[in-house]
Amino acid sequence: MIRKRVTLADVADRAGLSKTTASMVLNGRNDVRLSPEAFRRVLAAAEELGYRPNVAARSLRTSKTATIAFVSDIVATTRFAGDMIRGALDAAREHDHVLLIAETQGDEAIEQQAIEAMLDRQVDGMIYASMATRQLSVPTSLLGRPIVLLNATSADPEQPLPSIRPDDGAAGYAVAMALLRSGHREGIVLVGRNELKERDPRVSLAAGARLEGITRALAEHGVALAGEAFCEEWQPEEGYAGMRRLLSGQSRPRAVICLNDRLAFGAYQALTEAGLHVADDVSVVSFDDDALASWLRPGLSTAALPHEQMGRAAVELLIQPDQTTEQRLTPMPLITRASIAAPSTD
Amino acid sequence: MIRKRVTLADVADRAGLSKTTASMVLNGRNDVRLSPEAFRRVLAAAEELGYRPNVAARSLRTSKTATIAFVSDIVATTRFAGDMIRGALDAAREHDHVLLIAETQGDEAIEQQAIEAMLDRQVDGMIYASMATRQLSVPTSLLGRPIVLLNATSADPEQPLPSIRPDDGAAGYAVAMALLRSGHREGIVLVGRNELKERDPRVSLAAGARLEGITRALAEHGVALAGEAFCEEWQPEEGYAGMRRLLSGQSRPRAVICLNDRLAFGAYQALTEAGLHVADDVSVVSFDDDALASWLRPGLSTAALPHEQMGRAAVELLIQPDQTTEQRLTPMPLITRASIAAPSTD
DNA sequence: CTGTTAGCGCTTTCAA
DNA sequence: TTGAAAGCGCTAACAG
Repeated sequence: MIRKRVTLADVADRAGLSKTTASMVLNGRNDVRLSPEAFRRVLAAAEELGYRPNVAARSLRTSKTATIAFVSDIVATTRFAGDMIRGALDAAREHDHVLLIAETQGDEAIEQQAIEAMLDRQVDGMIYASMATRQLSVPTSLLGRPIVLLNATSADPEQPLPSIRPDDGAAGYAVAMALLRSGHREGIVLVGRNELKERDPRVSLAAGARLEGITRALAEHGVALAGEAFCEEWQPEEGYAGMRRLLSGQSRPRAVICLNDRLAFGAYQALTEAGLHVADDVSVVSFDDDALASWLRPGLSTAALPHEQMGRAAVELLIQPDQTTEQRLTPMPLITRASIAAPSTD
Repeated sequence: MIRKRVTLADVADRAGLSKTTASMVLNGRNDVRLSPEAFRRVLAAAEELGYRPNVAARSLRTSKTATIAFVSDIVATTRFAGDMIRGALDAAREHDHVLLIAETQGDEAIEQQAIEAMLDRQVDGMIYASMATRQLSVPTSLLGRPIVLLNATSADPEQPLPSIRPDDGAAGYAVAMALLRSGHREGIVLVGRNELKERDPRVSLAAGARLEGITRALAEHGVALAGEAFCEEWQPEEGYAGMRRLLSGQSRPRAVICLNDRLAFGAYQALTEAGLHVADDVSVVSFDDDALASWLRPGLSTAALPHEQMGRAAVELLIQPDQTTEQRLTPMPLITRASIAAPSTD
């Protein structure tokens, strides 16, 4: 049977003091001076009874719930969502907060319902997360409240909102540099061009930034791409098809930059099928650090999406006392595995 | 600026009625009869003012929060966790509930902290989820409260708790039958034997059940396994190594059952490297329906973990009025792709 | 059919 | 240094 919950009044009784005193001791208020004796007695009583404050009751007075809403468009599809949530969860725990989660599935009605459910529960603030790095408009019902955009930025220039996203531009540069440093100059091809993703910030902020970083690095070294494959979706099948197209050209590619790991997975399949060995014959480098990257043979070098850190940062930005409109770019570390080698001399 | 929240008192004022009446109308109480006029006026007032009840205040009276705790050991690592959460989220939304999430990382101190944080917030019940299907002991602080075990069962026979897990036994049978039905009799090998997983229910309930289903199907058809590979972890690398060992035997395997998709991924790599074609030369079948399964070429036939359904069922079991101790097994549908073919006649 | 009143558990004036 | 009392927003007895 569940014993009735111990209340502050119980603790006060046991300590032979008033609720006021008990409350002050337990909240460690240092603006009033309590006698050491009172302090001791309250603490002892709370300990013995196993007192835990009722957050609902407290929040009724303070309108603070130590609860944060995490609203995202899609949680399931990828492992990345989990990483963001995990980071947020860790940070929340460290600050004695708790996460209320909702998923909108990109449906406005569901989103509205979810937001209301969260607001009804008096959350202290909201993390609004997107699975694809992109610009978005936050529902007006959220404006004026503490909010942090995660893996997204605000589409409204009038209304800058604090945001956290990966530094895809720097990652693009680093990825291209990794090939250049290994001596690649000729036969560098790109898999995953996609004008829609590159041009429409509401679809993706990653594609354009990655491409920009890559082209900047190549340009600085006077190197031109030897080929490009368009991919409508960044999925393995498209990477496979794209790579096959590039392999059917007159001169064989020597290095492949894939715009994400799933494309790279497809590219590996096409290369293997063509009898080519990754690294020995063709270097491959990519973005995301999907779990896949470490499973491929040889392991795929890739710029890692720092999703866990981003989730953590979102909570920290939200909790901190002074509001900012910081637009934070989180670095994407290049994970070096065996897929890059110096160009073969055949 | 955030306008002050509209309260029930505001609505009552506007409607020219008492809080009681307003409350009754808004909660659709049919035990008392309200005048249609009062009904109309309250509803109109609430609508105009955009009234939303304060859940904290309500729960102080009713000790119901319409909030469910979802506590799991690990959320991030796999996509599956996301699927369970998504299912739970969907069901919760449909029932106007909301999910409070915590992750224990298998650490008892963190777990205790998480549980307290949830109880402090007066959650109506708890879903206690495990990433690996296994037996576990729930912390005593949770006993006597509404709880559903997700992807797990209670290790304590004295204390049966409602639980939901996949029907791995039936899946094992179905997977083996898929090969048998395609005409395979000779050269069927198994990748992923693991005594620890098979024997210790606190490590895994899946391994033993899958194996049992497989051997039952084979025995019924008088077929014996032609080989087995032990794998300490069910990861691609181990699948690769295990498959290589089996390929080095005197007679070539004709069909491979992998105990999960990651092992199958490794097995594909080993087969390809050996110059064998999946399906044409060697059939492969597996368990989980990881995203990988559809990305492989040819697509991998596999018994799908119904994680989304399980998450959904957990919420429904928890919310329903009458407590049960149902031990629910959720079917694992066999997803048929191109990795199975009739044995080659070479 | 509707209103008055009390009280859920807590924090916070204000007074002693 | 401590306590009494009010009140956060809501629901539920109990009257009327």
